[in-house]
Amino acid sequence: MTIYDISNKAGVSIATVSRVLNGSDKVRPDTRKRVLDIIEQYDYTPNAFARGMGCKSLQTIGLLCADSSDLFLAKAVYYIEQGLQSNGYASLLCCTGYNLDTKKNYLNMIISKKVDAIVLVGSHFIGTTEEENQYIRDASEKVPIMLLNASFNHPNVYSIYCDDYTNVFEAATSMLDAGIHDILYLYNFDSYSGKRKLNGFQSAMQARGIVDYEKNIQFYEGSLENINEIADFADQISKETTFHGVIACEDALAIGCMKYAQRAGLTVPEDLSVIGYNNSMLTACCTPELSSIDNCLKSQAHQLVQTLLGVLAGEAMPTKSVFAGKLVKRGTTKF
Amino acid sequence: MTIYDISNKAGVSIATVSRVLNGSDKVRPDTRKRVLDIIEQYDYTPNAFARGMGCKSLQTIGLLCADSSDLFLAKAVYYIEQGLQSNGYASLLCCTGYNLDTKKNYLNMIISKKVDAIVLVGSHFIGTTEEENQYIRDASEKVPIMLLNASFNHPNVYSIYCDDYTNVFEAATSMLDAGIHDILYLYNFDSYSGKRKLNGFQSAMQARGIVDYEKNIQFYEGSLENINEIADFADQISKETTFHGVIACEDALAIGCMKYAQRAGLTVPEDLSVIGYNNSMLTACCTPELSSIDNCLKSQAHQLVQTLLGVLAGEAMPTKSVFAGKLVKRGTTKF
DNA sequence: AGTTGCAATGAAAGCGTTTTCATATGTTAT
DNA sequence: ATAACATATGAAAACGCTTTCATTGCAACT
Repeated sequence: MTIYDISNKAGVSIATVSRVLNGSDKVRPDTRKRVLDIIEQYDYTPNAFARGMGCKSLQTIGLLCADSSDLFLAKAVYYIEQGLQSNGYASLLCCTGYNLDTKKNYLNMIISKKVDAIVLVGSHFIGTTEEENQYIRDASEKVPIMLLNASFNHPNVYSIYCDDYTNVFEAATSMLDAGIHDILYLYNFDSYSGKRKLNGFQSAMQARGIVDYEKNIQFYEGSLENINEIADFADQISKETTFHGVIACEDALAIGCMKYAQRAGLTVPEDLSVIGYNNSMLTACCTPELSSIDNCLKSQAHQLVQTLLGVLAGEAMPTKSVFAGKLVKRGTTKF
Repeated sequence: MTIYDISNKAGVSIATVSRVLNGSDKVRPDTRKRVLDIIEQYDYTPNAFARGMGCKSLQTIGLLCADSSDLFLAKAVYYIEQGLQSNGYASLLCCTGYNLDTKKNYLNMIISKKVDAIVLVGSHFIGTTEEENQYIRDASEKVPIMLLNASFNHPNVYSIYCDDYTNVFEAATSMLDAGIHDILYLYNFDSYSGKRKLNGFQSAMQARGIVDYEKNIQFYEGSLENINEIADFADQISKETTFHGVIACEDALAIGCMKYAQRAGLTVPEDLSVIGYNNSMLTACCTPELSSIDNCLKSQAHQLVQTLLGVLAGEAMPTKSVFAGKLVKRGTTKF
């Protein structure tokens, strides 16, 4: 069933059918109705590829996300998709995984689909891998690039992110102020924001003249899904070093540490203060509730959509939108 | 940059370029190299739409998911996408939301993109809304439909699901056996599997001759993100009825009930037994750890991919694959 | 009645591929 | 050297739309 079939049955030309399909102004109401009836009757849907060939814009945004099963990324994708949808843009969501080649392939594929822009959600390696940087630069030649939770200096690239550095810096400083000097810093990814967070921690420690903090910076490479495994990991660390505070760059890591504390008979926050990151729903799942740094994902997503719409409308938009996060204090901290 | 440009620069015809692109057997090695070099040099990517017009199959599967930010659905999508990808199929993921019209539009759109099959993940209303049933039937005329976690009788529709009815029936029976007769059943969605779960609960109660259980079946309509709100809800219920057991059709709901218990000074599982559903990572986030019904999502996803590959290969495949779930007993139950 | 102008419609080109079929080229057998 | 054949390549049609430009039909003017 093609546009020709419809035009035959309706006794009009394909141009008219096309006009009806695209809601063109200039079609007589009775003609329009006749065509629509046939379309309805035969349950005709225009071929998206053929359509794609003719149109300049398909009102589609490419959404690249490393892993949609990640709590944080999934929410980000959700917010962005909703925002775009309510502004008439469809999203083409691709989950790239963390492999660079896969990512590059998806990027090319998505560009070849004539998307009006590309949104990178959790593009973890930006700023850390020259290879990835190059992909971004190449892609930005063809289409505007929006980065969520990362920053990159390049024409046609717009960054929306949270000041992770300051967030962690302040959280660590608060902990230090509370007299807790042996802080375990737990992270799980060498991403752009991951680096910023880590730097925040290091700066805070240095600012207080603490020198031997490096041994307390630990990398967890397992899955965030398995809280007990994280607890095991924390347990192992505790055998080599002591800590009375934890700052984790993901809520799940923080909760894993709480689980370790519980197993070890430690009380939170009396014996161990814990701060997570992302302020996700997990904060409410544990007891006491987890203090966590809120990076205002929702606002970021909203800003991203607004910026994107502006860019597409040809307006000059800020190339960087930086949000200040904040520590949401709950039961796992006593300061 | 089109295939013509490449063919010119390489001094060959577009047919040859096309053959190179598609890894055809019959191209002389030196010609192939020459073309590939030009392609590399100009960073050419074939236009996906044009390609779509020529090909019969694009090795693409449409993946429809109501809400990718839902923990359960996100994982389902992830597993399926990985499975398909490793078998050479790309996924076109669309998040439809829970609105029927949006869903129908996406369905049509996705079909017009010549997908080889459609996978519906969390198609909540199947079997509950005649309108949705009709979409499925219509779509199945054009392309095979795979359902995850739902069942539907129709040619060209393949269902993979878990026996939710029995799962809940047995969980409730265990609880009754343990002497807990006042069980609160908490659910949040009138989906296919939601109905089956509910039926399981009702049957279990009836089987034991308990008559006044209907008042203990409660519908929570808020977001699963907000544990404290769920706790408030449970608190409110507790003022109108008493319960010493909870069976929830989502882990988050169960954890909300635990939070309520904690607030009310009740001990879990001594004063209140709690069973969740999905056996998600949330089960490890609370104390004690949550007993939960595992609906073996991963196996379901795997089976779905295998069935799909079979169907696409023209083999006869089972139209229904039913998995038996199981109650994973942890700290919130003492039986 | 003749002219003008506009609204509705149609004819046809173009979009960038894939694919079929014909042709040129090279290789082997006679 | 020639015939026969396989192999590599090219020309052109096809895919199903959108869009431009030309044309038709009709109403409102003069």
